[in-house]
Amino acid sequence: MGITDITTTLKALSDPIRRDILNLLKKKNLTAGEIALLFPISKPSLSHHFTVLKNANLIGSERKGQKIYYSLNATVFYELLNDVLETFGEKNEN
Amino acid sequence: MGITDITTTLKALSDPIRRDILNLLKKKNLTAGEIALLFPISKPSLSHHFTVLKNANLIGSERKGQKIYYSLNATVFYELLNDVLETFGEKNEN
DNA sequence: TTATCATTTAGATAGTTGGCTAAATATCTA
DNA sequence: TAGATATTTAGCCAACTATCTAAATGATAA
Repeated sequence: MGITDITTTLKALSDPIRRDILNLLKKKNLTAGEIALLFPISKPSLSHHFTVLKNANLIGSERKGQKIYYSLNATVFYELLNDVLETFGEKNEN
Repeated sequence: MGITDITTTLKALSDPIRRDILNLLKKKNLTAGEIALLFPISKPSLSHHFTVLKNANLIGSERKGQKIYYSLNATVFYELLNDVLETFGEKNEN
């Protein structure tokens, strides 16, 4: 918890489709199927992206009946921003 | 100028060696050779990383005689932070 | 239990990445 | 010009990534 490695996070974020997914989830939790309607790639490919985002702790998932709802985990963003700021911010002396 | 695409920047940042290079450059401009002394990979491999960082506008380079000095381009960090904040920050409504 | 719907897992493949060695380029000095 | 130094480019390869289709899993409904 909270120990999401920055490389994993940045790799997850460095794909436009995954950033788009996160953006959608910012507004509203969505099922895999709802998300799939909005992208021009296959459901299995999207499922792979969900896995990457989950491994980076950027999203969470909860099954409700047949559907799985995905939600944004905003915390990890702020951890990332903190890390990047700490690492590259002006006042940092390591 | 200023139109560094966020995917390129994040991809460049998502490698620990490249982040280490940026960290070193935060303190002091360094030549390719000086940087090479600090990493356990070959000079050509490092040169490849310099290219990635340059393409992402994260570093600049200036030849002085035989040596090439690399320097951090802090601007792109703040552009990135802005972009990420704009995209994922709480108040954003896209 | 059979069918159906939602999603993931498995397996294949094309493209990208990051490493290497060897060769090329650029600069300085003798 | 020749030799030495600094760095990059070229070419190769193994590992990883993103995509696909087909098959498997999980859950609901008839």
